[in-house]
Amino acid sequence: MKQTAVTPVVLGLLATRPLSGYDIKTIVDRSTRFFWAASYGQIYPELKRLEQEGLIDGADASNGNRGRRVYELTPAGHETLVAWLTSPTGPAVELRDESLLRLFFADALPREYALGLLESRKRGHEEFLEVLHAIANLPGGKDPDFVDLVLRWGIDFNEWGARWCQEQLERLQSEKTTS
Amino acid sequence: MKQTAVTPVVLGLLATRPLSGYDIKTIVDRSTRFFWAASYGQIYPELKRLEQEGLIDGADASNGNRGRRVYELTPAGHETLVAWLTSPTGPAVELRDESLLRLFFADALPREYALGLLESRKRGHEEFLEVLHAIANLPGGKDPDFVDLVLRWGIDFNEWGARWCQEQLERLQSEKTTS
DNA sequence: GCCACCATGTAATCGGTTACATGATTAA
DNA sequence: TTAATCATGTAACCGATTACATGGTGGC
Repeated sequence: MKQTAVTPVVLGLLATRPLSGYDIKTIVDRSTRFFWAASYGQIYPELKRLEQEGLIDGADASNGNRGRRVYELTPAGHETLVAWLTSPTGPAVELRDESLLRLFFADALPREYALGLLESRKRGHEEFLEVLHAIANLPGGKDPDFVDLVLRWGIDFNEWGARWCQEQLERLQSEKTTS
Repeated sequence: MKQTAVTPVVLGLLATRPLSGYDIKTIVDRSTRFFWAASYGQIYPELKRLEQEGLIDGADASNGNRGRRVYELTPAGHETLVAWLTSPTGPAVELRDESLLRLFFADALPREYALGLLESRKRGHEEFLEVLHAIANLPGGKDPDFVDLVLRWGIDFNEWGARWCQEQLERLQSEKTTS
């Protein structure tokens, strides 16, 4: 069976309740987007493909003249999801971190500016933290345990990241004055 | 001036010493690849482009019949690098984390398996840690401060990540027994 | 003589994002 | 009536990876 990047997202989201393509996009933009994005250009073709393969089942849910098609997971789809969830995993974390790349080359800069890069990385973490806190404080029922876990991860990671930057900033500054 | 994903890598690496395309690929695979990869298909065309723009300067360094061309940074190239380093930065960290995506959907699994995902994430961090420690213990002179800083980040991040998984594992297990 | 490594380069492919087209419904 | 949101869909574009082609050099 063919797997693209959105396959698990679609199957995973449909595991809890039936959704339309639009719904999926909306939910992704409010949740997984931070570590796994998805665009309409992937979602709609994928829904058709998965339906053809019998992993999801579409039903018309039009509202008057506005078309709407909601999909739900078939037993085969649920199996595929579980198989993916428990399949051997590749490298855990894959990141593409421009701020880290800048730091990596920061020796080319006067010390002051280089330390400035560390400071702005710290700020980046803090800003991200605000966004995540806003999401965490959103009204609505309590999230399932593991959805909540991932949000926690985001918050904890950014708190750790900001702290780390601060510590390194202090270390690099004290080293300079000591030498 | 046109910027691609490898532009800063090429300029940044050439800032310290002249290198060939092959050298750049080798260094990237041993360093930035963890957060910023680059392939030959990007590097060689980019070297030509940057030379045409006058940001780098190529010189023949053939060894007998084996061709080899090394590039060095021009003053204009150095300026461009510094400009990039100090330009306003977008979102700090961008990650694509499959293991996090699995966790996000782990509520679809029996508790035991879901916790297994957390454990394997922990293992992923530990394995990554070993790789990074091996790199840190490589012979060779001390790295420049900020190159060292980024390596430290990798180590600290994975240590934090493994610890976090362990803590959450304990929390989720105790919650289960308490309820 | 063979294998590992040095070294350059490109064509084909693939996957994803962007941008657009289209139109209905609802609340201000 | 107008703006925001709901809703589906695709074509064009872009950028990166993969895979291949080609060949020299050095050590065993």
